[in-house]
Amino acid sequence: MNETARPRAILHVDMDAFFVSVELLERPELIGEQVIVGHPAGRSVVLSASYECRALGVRSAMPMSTAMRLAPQATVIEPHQEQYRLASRRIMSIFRDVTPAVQQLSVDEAFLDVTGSLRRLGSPPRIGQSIRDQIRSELSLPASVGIAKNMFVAKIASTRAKPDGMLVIRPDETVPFLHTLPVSALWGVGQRTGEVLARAGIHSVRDIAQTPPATLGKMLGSTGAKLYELAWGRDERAVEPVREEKSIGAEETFAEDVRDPDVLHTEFLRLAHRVAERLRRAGKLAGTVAIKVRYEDFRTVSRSRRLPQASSSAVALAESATGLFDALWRDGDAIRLVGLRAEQFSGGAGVQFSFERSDANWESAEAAMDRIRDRFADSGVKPATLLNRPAGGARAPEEKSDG
DNA sequence: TCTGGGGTCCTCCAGCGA
DNA sequence: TCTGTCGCTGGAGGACCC
Repeated sequence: MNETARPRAILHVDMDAFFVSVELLERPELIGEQVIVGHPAGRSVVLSASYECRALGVRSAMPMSTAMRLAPQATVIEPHQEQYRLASRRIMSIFRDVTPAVQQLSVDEAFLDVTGSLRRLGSPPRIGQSIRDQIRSELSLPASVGIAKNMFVAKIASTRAKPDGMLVIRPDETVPFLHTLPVSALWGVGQRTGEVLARAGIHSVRDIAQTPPATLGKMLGSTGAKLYELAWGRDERAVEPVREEKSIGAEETFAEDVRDPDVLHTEFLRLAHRVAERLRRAGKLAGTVAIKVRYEDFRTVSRSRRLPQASSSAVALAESATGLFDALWRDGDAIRLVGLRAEQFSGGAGVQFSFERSDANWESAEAAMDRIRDRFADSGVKPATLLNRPAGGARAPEEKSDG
């Protein structure tokens, strides 16, 4: 069929310094200034930085202390997640007016397959400009757009279009464009893979394209073959509007390292309640619980275990998590972070009480707490074991999601 | 410099049954 | 009956992304 031969038109839309841009709507006097969004104290990192800060070397995920050294004049703004979520919802709805084929990657970016909208809305650049104009007029926010024949190239194009720009890579321009880029531009090449490639003298996408796939495979396993395909601009993945969640987790970095196992048990219970509430809201039961423990030297270990029965009960999750943790614990350990993740989901809707499921009563009680919290946001409802226990994390108290 | 939090995907390895 | 092999599954953990 001709339909399969027609090149796809993929847009990647990425908001520019999204958190900072949203904050500037409330603080217009800071436009053009050095602005960082993040928690100013503790062990926090930069969530978003204005382009004026980026010019000084400040980057997302950089420790706040480093950022403040690079940009001591910067204004630091505490994040307001709810405002970002509201803006994000409006932006995604603008995308869905263009095409139902929208794959949201994060709060501030998405892929759009507009192949089916061309007849109705015009050429891909016209659609891209229209989206940018609409976001600008309705939300006063800047967005960058990359347009290409596939997702991978569209994503690179939007990165190169920043800030507040649009870049179109036509199919016949794809390979020459890619071959000007460093290997780090490829999806899947982070620090480790970059080091492996550099040791072999491979520094650019062109170098990868000129290396036999078998050689790349020896160095990187199956990743090698994928990188080779990407280096020639080949990426046939489809835009997937609905992607099912595969895990739900929560983690907490302590303001100071913790040496008391009782404190850590309490933290696992707190995390279990955060995760279990999200499981119940999603109508899912977890089959496996995984924990993550980061020590003072940043060494990180994870352990996981199947639950006797799939569950969305915080008590069941916490029991399993503390069991895994106790098997790891050695006197004298200093713990920097603990995390808990629920995996291996099965559907939870319509789960009935069962004598075989000993945690079902806990689930019912916890679901009742959910309903009270929904109705009375300030109720302070939480399990007795967490009452009067201060949270141990690095974040500011008002950012805590429980309690 | 000193590294958050929420995820996904992949590889390696061990255990197990055919 | 014993042993080796193969494929499957689950756990551990690394790498990566935003």
